Amino acid sequence: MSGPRHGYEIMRFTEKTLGVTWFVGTSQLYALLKRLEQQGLLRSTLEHQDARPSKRIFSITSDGKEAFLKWLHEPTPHVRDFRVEFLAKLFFFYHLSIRGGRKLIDLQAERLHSIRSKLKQNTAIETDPYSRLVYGFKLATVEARLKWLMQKAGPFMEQITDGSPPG
Amino acid sequence: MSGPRHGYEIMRFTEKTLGVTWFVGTSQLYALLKRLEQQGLLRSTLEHQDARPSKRIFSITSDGKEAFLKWLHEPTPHVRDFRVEFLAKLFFFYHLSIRGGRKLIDLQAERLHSIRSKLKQNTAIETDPYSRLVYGFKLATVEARLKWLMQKAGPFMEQITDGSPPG
DNA sequence: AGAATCATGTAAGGGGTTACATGATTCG
DNA sequence: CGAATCATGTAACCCCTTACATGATTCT
Repeated sequence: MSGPRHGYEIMRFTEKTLGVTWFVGTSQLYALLKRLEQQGLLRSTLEHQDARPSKRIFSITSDGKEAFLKWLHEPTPHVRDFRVEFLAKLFFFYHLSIRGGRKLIDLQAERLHSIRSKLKQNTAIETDPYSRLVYGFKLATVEARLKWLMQKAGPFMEQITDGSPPG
Repeated sequence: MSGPRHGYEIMRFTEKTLGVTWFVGTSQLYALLKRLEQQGLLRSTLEHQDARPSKRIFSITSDGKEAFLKWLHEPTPHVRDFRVEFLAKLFFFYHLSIRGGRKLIDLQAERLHSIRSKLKQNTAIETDPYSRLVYGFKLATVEARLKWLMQKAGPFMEQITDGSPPG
C-alpha cells in the first residue's frame, strides 16, 4: 500500500513496528507473499543485483487494494480477534495515514455492545456455576475492551487522522 | 480421569459442559484420542455390541494421569492462554472435584502481576504512539484478568473445594 | 576472525477445520 | 416417515512453526 516492496524489506519493517502485535516469521512471510500472488492480490517482478541475490518486488493489484481496504474498515466479529487482528487494523490506519479510523472504532464498539447484551441474556438464564464463571469472564473481557476502545483507541485515532501524518 | 469412556460419550459430555470454553469437534476428538494413545497417555480396548458399531473404550494410563495433573496445577505462561486453557483447567477442578484450585489461582495471579510490571516498564521507555496504544491494550487486558481472577475465580474455587462436590 | 546484514526460499511437521462415509435404531 | 441418536472414523485442506540451505558483504 505504500509502494512496491520486496520480502526482506517488509520483514524488517514489520518486525520492528507491527512486531508488538503480530509476529510474522520469515518463512511465513515468504509463503504468504506467494499465496497472495496466487490469489491475484499481489504481482511480482524480479530485480537483478550484482553480488546479491535477486530481489522479488511485490506490488499490490487493484483487487488487492480493494480487499485490503474492505478488510481494514470492517470491525472484527469476535472479541478474540481484538488482540491481533483489530490492533493490526489500527496499525495500518496509523502507518498509512488512512482516514476513517474513528468510524471503525465506533462500529467495533457497537459490535461489542451487542455481544455484551447477548452475554447478559445468557448469564440471566444460566444456572451451572462453571458456565456462569465463564460468562463472567467473557463479560469482563468485553467490558475491558470497550473501555480501552473508548478511552485509548478513540483519542489515538482522532489524533492521527486530524494531526499531521507520521513518516 | 472419571473412569473409562468411549469417544462418543466424551463428545456428548464435553459439548454440553466444556463447550462454552473449548469446542472440540468430532473429527478432532477422535484424532486426539488416537494421538494420546500413541503417546502412551491413554490405552483402549474394543467392546463389541450387537446392532451397533463397536465402542472403543479409553482408559487413562498412569503416565497420562501424571501428565494431566502436572498440566492442571501449572499456571499458563501467556495472558492469551486464559480464554481457553486456563478456563479449561478450572473446568476440570470443578468437574473432577480436585483440590488445589485456589493455589492455582494464586500462582496465576502472581504470573499476571509479573507480566503487568514488565508491561509497565516497557510502556515507560516506549515513545512510538502505536506501540504505546498496544501496551495500553495489553495492560488493560492483564488488569481485567487479575480483577476477574480475584473477584470471581477465587470465590468460585473456594466454594467448590470446600463445599460438597458436584455430580 | 566472527557476527550481523542482505536476500531468498524449501521441507517437514504439527494440529485444527471441513467434508464425507456408514448404518442401524429410536423418537416425534 | 423423517429427524435425531448412537458410534466410528478417513481424507483433504489450511496455515503456522521449526529447521535447514545458500552465499557474499560489511561491521566490530
